[in-house]
Amino acid sequence: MRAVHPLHEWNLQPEQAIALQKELASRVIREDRLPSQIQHIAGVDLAINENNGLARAAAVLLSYPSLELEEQHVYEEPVRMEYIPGLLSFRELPCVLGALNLLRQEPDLIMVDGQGIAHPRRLGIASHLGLWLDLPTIGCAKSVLRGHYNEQELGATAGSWVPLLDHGEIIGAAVRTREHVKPMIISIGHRISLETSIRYALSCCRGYRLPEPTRLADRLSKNNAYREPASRPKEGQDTANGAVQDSLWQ
DNA sequence: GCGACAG
DNA sequence: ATCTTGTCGC
Repeated sequence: MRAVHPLHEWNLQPEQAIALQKELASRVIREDRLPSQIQHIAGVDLAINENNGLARAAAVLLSYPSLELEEQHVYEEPVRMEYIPGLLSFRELPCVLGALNLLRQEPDLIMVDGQGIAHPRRLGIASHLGLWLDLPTIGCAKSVLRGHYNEQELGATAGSWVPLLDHGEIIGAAVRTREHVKPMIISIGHRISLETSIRYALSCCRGYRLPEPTRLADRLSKNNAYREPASRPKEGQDTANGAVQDSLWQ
C-alpha cells in the first residue's frame, strides 16, 4: 500500500495518549466520503502470543460485493504496551499498520475489530486508523465499550438494529448480523456515515456473526500463531492420515 | 466511593 | 486478548 506520513509518535504515556485522542477526534469525518463504487474491502485484526510476547496482525483484502479473498498478510512485532481500556489503538495500531502495508491493492474501505467513535473520547481504533491512512473505516466490535442500547427493541432477526446511545447522543448501533446471536456494535470509523456503516457491515455478513473481512482477519491472525503441540498424534496411535498431520507440525 | 471497562 | 467442556437452541 502507498506510504503515509506519520501523524504522531506511538510510544506515549497514557496521559499523553488521552490528550492526543481528544485532539484527533475533532478531525474524524462522520459523513460519507468514500467511493460510490466500493470494489475492495480490507479487514484487520490482531492476536497476541503469550509464549513469545509477539503481536500478530492480519490484513485481508476482499472483493466487493462478491467477498472473494484476494490478499492475506500477517505482520509480527513485540507487544508494545499493556491493554488499557480506551487506549487500545496505541497497543495494536502500529502492528496493524505493518500488516496493511503489505497489501498490493489499496482498499476502498477498511473494517476494524473494535470501536470507531463509540468511545469515551470518540476515537476508537477504527477512527484512529482511518485518520492515519485517510481512508474510510468502520468499527465492528463484539461488545460495548461506551454507551447503551435497548435490548428489548432490538429484533431477533438478522438485519435489525437499534442505536447505541451515550447520554442521548447516537454514537453507533447494535446490529444483529445473525439471528438470535449477540449483536455486533457498529460505529463510524472515518469518512462514512452510521447508516452506510451498518449497510456495509450487513452486506459483508455470510452466515456468521462477524462480517467476512473481520472474521477472516481474525482467523488469520490466530491460525499461524504458535501452539503447544499438546495433542500431537504419536506414532502408532494416530489416525489414518497421521503422516499428513505430522507434516503440518514441522 | 463504586461500577464499567473494545481487545 | 486468552483459557476452556459442555451445552442450549435454531
